[in-house]
Amino acid sequence: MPELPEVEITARDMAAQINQRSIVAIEKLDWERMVETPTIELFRATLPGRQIIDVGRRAKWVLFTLDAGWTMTIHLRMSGRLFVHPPEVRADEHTHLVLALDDGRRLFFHDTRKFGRVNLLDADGLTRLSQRYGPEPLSKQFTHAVLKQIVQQRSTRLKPLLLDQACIAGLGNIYVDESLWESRLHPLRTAASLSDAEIARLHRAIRRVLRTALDHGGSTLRDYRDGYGQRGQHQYHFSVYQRTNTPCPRCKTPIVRLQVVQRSTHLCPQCQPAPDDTKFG
DNA sequence: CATTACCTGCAA
DNA sequence: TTGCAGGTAATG
Repeated sequence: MPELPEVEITARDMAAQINQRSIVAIEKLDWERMVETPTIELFRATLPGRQIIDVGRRAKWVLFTLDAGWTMTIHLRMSGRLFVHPPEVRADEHTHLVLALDDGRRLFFHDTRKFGRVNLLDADGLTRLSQRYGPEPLSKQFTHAVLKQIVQQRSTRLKPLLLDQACIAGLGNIYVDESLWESRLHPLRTAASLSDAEIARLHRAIRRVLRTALDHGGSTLRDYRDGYGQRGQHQYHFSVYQRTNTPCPRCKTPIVRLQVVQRSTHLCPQCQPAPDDTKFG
């Protein structure tokens, strides 16, 4: 489910609801595999009593800045959702972590597919986490020059490069396809083959696509909900994603679907010409 | 680079 | 019943 826009909205919604609250207890934790670090014992022992100073995002991680130098990080993976509920709301069978707060409300981590992950990191751990990822595409550090550097370093094709969180943080299957359509670049183009003008187009497209998705509250295909349980609306504004056979918004050519690095990929064969070394459309 | 694994639910 | 899904890590 969630890529950068959805994770960003989730983090903002959490900040708006639980900043300055304290965690009084772990009320439910019935899928211990979700806790990556530290040990489950240390996780259970450290979390109660911690105050939530702020909630933010890095790459696709929601970061809960706690007191005493700790940061709780949650990755929603495919189906994770975070909610804050009043005391009377019961956790269902897909809610695998419930944190009781000092005002009686509870933080719910709901995750049907159980791919989600939680960590409790010290300052060092947080630094190491952040270093695993490339620049934030919506930050002012993500300039044309930075993208040029990234693109020219790699010999891979565009789609796998853009999906690689170590190159650029936060893009996933939806927003890669949308960004490539927006910039009129074929996903199988070799990264190093891009001209300056094409890099500029890609740079602007990535930022525009992510900003627009944020403005629409993210995309809900099936599972995504914001921190208040609401669906996103950006799925109604896709240009190519899951729009196979519908007309390209630019040129009316039917959108084509193919497989790139094992991921379903959507593009306009007219606007996004295939590179010479490909036999795909 | 491709394949498999991790999970559940849903649509074809 | 099969295949597919927004993510990622671990294998050949």
